[in-house]
Amino acid sequence: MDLALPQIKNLSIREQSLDTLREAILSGELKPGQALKETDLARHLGVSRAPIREALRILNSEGLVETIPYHGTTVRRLTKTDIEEIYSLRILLETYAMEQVIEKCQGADLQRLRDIVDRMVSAGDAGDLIAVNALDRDFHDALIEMSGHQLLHSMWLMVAMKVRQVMALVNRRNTDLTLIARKHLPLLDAMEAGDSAEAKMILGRHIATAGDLIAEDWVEP
Amino acid sequence: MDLALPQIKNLSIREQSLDTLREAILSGELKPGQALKETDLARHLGVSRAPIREALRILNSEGLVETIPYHGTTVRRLTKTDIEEIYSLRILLETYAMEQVIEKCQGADLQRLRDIVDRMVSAGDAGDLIAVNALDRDFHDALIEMSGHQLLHSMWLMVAMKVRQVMALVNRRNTDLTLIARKHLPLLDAMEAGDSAEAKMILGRHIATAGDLIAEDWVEP
DNA sequence: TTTTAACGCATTGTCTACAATCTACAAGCG
DNA sequence: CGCTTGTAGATTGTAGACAATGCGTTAAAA
Repeated sequence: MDLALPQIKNLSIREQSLDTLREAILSGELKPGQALKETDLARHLGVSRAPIREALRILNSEGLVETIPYHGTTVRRLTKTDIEEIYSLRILLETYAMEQVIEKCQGADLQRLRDIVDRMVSAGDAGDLIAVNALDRDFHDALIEMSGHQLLHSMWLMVAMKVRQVMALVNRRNTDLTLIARKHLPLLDAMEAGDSAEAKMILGRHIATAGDLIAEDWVEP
Repeated sequence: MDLALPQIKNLSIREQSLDTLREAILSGELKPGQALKETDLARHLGVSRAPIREALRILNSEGLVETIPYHGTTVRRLTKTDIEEIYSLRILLETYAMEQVIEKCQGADLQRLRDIVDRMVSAGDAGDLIAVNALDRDFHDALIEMSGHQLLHSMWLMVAMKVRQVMALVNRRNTDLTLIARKHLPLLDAMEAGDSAEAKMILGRHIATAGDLIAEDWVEP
């Protein structure tokens, strides 16, 4: 039985609804402030309200939606302060993860990160913006994973979700394609050199500038 | 109308169930690995399964329980690694919060913390272990709140919950009453002096030693 | 005109019944 | 005897109906 059949995943309606709604929020399809009426959602997805409600409770504790009793659930609004908090926490979590990675992977296992950056640079040169963004996410996700800190990872996922949402909502005029990719090179160098302080500095500034650019002209609806 | 009547809170059954279950888990009444059968919970609380299920979904995304589809929900087990992760993240979050507080409250608004520590010392001298623990929680909670970082606060709440659970599960032979309370004094001094590095060092060691003591002889059932 | 009370509508909250799925054990077949 | 397959019981997953609550509107009274 070495047949490599694809795993059949029997996801519950709740999970499917959850994934669908979460993706819609993170992609900006569902905009902050928008009302999420259980009946409507159930009808649109062709299911009953029960699994929808459970999905909404999960989204609520993930901080993506807000529920007022007997009034309704809405996509959580994002203030300028929220943006600043998201990015400051992202810096905190990622620099910590990187510190751990540097300690553990003494110049060795960083090949995984190197591969991602290489592909990112290629994609940047080719002008493939989507690929650059995907690989950028991969890079930071790999960084967290490599720390081997599960709780840190779960916390980071929450922040990363909000980052995705913010990126989707802002009028992306980011443009500088190859620049973003190549910015990761000195970071990797510092990591391989085991220079934790320098690496933290670079990563911190890297994320902070990205956050500042977005927070700068953030307009709340 | 300056009557200070207690707010009447009409909490939904879901919220009441959630609070009850969460409290039971954090207090150690519901032990790790224990099965949480929806029907049983519903019967015991005198409600239907629907609100119970929603509460369980929330507890799941808070990381307090684990659900296997069509199999059941159990209180999440805590490994030694979990303990270490919990305390390392606690250090990360609290030292960051403290750094922010030191920057903002230049020697001024630290009175709130000072009050808590004073009362903690008194309770310690009086041998009131319960009060010391409550005030210790107050202290660290106040520290986070004073950072004014809401996202940080919500993340910290998750970690703090797990800390509570761990503390409740371990065979507390902690004893050294007054010592715990007085340990906060040099921390406050450093904060008031604006010595961020020193304060971080003290707080870090403070939490780390507490965590090590527990992780040291953690036995998994 | 202003205030207040009552009502209707929309939405969420809860309950009950039924369907889908899992585990374990027993029956059938080589 | 060993393996596969079917069946039973328990538990979770879903659906639909009903109850509770909040808000806006309307109508009545001061």
